[in-house]
Amino acid sequence: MGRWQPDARERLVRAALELFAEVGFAETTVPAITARAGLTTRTFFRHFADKREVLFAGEDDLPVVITAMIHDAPAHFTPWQLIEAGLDTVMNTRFEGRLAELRLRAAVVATDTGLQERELRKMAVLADAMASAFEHRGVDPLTSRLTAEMTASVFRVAIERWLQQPSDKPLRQFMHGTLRAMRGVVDDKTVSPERPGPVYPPGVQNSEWTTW
Amino acid sequence: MGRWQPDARERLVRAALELFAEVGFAETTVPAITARAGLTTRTFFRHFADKREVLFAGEDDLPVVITAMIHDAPAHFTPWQLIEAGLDTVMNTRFEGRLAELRLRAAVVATDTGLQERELRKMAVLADAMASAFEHRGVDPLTSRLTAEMTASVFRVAIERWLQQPSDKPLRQFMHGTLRAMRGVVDDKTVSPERPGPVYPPGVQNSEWTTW
DNA sequence: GTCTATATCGCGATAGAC
DNA sequence: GTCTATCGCGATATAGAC
Repeated sequence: MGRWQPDARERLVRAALELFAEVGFAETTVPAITARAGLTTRTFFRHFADKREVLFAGEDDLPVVITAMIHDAPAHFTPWQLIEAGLDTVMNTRFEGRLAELRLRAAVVATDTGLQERELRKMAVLADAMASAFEHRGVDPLTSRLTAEMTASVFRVAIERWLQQPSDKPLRQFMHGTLRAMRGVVDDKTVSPERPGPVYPPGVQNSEWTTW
Repeated sequence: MGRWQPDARERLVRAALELFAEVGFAETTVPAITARAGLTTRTFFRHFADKREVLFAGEDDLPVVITAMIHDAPAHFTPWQLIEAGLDTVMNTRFEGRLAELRLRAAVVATDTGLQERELRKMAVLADAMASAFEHRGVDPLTSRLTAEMTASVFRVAIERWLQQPSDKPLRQFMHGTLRAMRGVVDDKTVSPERPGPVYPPGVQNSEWTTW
């Protein structure tokens, strides 16, 4: 035991979350957070690069974890097969069961564009990690990148729908539905059964129907 | 002519871009920008919400333009057909020919995470607009959202590759290649010709090969 | 820990356009 | 006159330097 409580970081996180919920993110000042945690302003910035980071303190290991997963997957998997197979595991081990907590967090993030931007960067970092991991498997750069981007999209959309649902169905269901729908988008017979014409109507590129 | 030069905003943009190029984005202070433009600091913030916005002043109409395009497309188009047909037009009218300018801008954005985050939000806003536009056409919300996200990904990746190429091939080629590759990801016979097993190996969901 | 720069914003005054 | 853009001053908070 030292002169200081050893759990400064946790106290800061807790104090910050409380204040964000009570008065809002923008209205919460860093001095207010540290006051509640019994620390100085300087200490806050020693633990977090900026005010937003308190909300992004955990989960920062997802890129590493997913990189390892991609690395360890059987060599014969195509990137997309790998994603379809692996997403479940990530969901189950990292998100399932945290519905209430994550709903609260999402509500805070929704109130501030700065937080939304940070959230977007988090996903972008994750996508970058996945793309690199695919490349290390010998997948060509373009396919690597696109698979990573699409995975990030599925991830984001599925979690969003999971959090927004009125009930509390498991994340797994949203993930599967989202994956299926994404396949459908490109197939696009799944989407529009009454599809009438050719896949790429000739002449349409010449902006016959565009507005500018 | 009034007491003030009427082109305050343009002068601010020009001064800011010059300084970003000369000393870097982070090192450029708002007072320095306004000094060069012959205005006060306060005036800067009346025109731009924050220092980053100077780099995002144009192109803010893309969401509106693309929304109109989706709205006006022939009713029988599926979302994905619509995207494949429409992307060309957007590229040709808004990006083609601006290679040097956009390369410079990308170089600045690459130096600062704040700018990168802003760029991500720009794409997110665009994706939101596209998703809404699809819904207005009667497309179900999930398909709308996923098509929008995938389009944003194609957009982002194609432009990135266009800017990074050593030569100056037209954006169109990168766009087509990227679209084709994205179809290939989900098909995934395009990606891995030597694909050996079933699309979804049984039992694999039980994390036999994952690392956590 | 302390000190400080600088981003950001609120408020009131002002100058000219219509 | 009313409206709009700018100015000038000042306050606060974030964030970084020392």
